[in-house]
Parts: sequence; C-alpha cells; structure tokens
Amino acid sequence: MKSDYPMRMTRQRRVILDELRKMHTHPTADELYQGVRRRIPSISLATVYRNLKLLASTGFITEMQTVGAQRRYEGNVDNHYHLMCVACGRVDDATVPPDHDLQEAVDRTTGYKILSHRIEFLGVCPECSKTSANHPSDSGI
Amino acid sequence: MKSDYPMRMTRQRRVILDELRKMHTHPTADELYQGVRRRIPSISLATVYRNLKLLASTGFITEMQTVGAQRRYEGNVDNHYHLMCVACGRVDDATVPPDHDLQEAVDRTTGYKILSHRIEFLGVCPECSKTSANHPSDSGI
DNA sequence: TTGCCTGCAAAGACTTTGCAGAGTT
DNA sequence: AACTCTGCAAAGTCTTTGCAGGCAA
Repeated sequence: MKSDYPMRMTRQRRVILDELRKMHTHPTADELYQGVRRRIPSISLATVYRNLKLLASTGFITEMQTVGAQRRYEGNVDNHYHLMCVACGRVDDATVPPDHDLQEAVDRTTGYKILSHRIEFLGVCPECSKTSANHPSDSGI
Repeated sequence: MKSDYPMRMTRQRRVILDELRKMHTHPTADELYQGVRRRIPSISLATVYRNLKLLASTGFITEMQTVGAQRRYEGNVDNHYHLMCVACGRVDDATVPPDHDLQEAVDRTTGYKILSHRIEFLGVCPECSKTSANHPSDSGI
C-alpha cells in the first residue's frame, strides 16, 4: 500500500492537504471535498479519495477507521485519542496523553506483538449537553 | 433505531444468535452468513443483516465498528477491549480489564459527558509472528 | 519529454429496503 | 387471526478503478 514513486505536489494535492490541516473536524472524504471545491470547483470526488489514500499511506495525514462505515481523515498525525459525540457525530481530539504502559502490559500478556493502539471515548459533547436532548439515539458500543 | 414491537424468536434469528455466540472470531455479516447457511441453506444475507442489526439494537450482541469499512459482530456483550492483527485481520478479545479511571479522567477534563470508551490494540498475532512475515502491510493509525 | 495525475463515468463492496408470501404468537 | 419476519431483488451509500488527456518535474 506504500508507493515507491515520487509524489508530485499537484494543486489538487496541495489544496486537499491544506484544507484538511485547517479543518479540525476530522472530516469525511465528502466533507473535505465540499471544502476543497470552493477553491477548485472542477475537482472530482475521486481525486479527493485518491489523494487521501496516498497522503495517508505516506504519513502526511491520518486515516481514522471508526464509527459507522464512513471513514474520517485528519491532518494531525501525532498519536492521540478521540472523543466522539453520540448525539451529533462530531469528533474531537482527546487531551490525555497516550498510555504506553497500557500498551506494554497488553503486549506482555497477550501473545500479540502490539504496535499501537487507539482509544475512542463516546459521549455527549458540550454543545449537545446544552441543547436539551439528552437522548443519544444510536451509537456503536 | 430501537424497536417497540415484540421480537419473535424465529428459527433464523435463533440460529444467527447461536452461531455468533459459538464463533469467537468477531465475524463480519458475510462470514456469519456462511456459517448460518450450513444450518439453514435457504437463508438470505439480507435476513442476516436485518437480524444482526435488530439483535444489536436490543443488546443481545455487539456491533463493532472498526478496521476498514466492514462491520464485525460479537456475541460477547461485556465491556472489553480488542486486539487486531494488522497482518491477517483477525480480532481477539483483550484480557486487560476496562479502565474506568481513564474514562473518568477524560470526563472531568474535556467537557464531554463520557458514556463509554473502546480500545483497539493493533499488532501482530501469535500465528503471524511465527509465520515469517514481519511485514505488516497496511493498518489504520 | 516522461509518466504520474486528473476528471469522468462505470464498477465494486457492503448494507439497506420494498414487496408479497410465510410463520410465530 | 394479527402482525412480524423472510427471501428475493433492487436500490443505496461509500469507495475504487479504467481510460484518455493534462501537467509537474
């Protein structure tokens, strides 16, 4: 999945990367596409998908694989955890630092050679807590 | 997404639930379908999907939403973490207990009202560690 | 100039849904 | 008998891919 050929910095690529880094909303491919289109109206969704995949495989961005079927992307490649609102679906970065001890403990006790781990905290975001509805409808576990 | 009408225990439903509980492999809908078909050859994949969704919404099973776009299901509804092999894709349950303190810490410091959390440890399973290839090709984060 | 990149459209993978008949309670 | 459930097929959603021309290096 990693490529050997040199990656050209086309306008589409640059704008996609730039927009993603500006957004802190962990957008889906389509959400990012909407943003990029404001700067390059003729860009196609396929190009966005292709570039997200390439940028992720080369480590420029991170491809999240969580909640629901739709993938989300983020420009922040540092290791960190995520907060997800079960009411509105938004995703934020968690502020707690990565727990290396936990990872090591699992590595020692499971037979798996653990390379990394990810944590998602599911809850209700500040906005949604305010807004009446304390009735989170559907979440994953 | 939760239904109000009574859930009938049809043969299809019973077998789907039974097979899922017997499998400890966290199967996808299609994998489970293959297993169920051995007992009910005429069952349709749509029925499997419908029942998995219903069973998950009523708390009989757990719908995992992780790795790649394809959903996985499990009969174990207790709160626990997962181990995923980046080489072969298999998923196991982790043995470490849920960390309530971590969850509370995030709850106190983020503004989110945290309801639950999930952790996935990514690594190489015992099988794949043995089998030459220490070249995990693609993973998430 | 080379050959990676792009837009377009079509194909793919996975999941959901409409319908009419079947089965559970 | 009442009403949910099923199988089938079609539709839907998200993502990938083939192709011919375009553009970065």
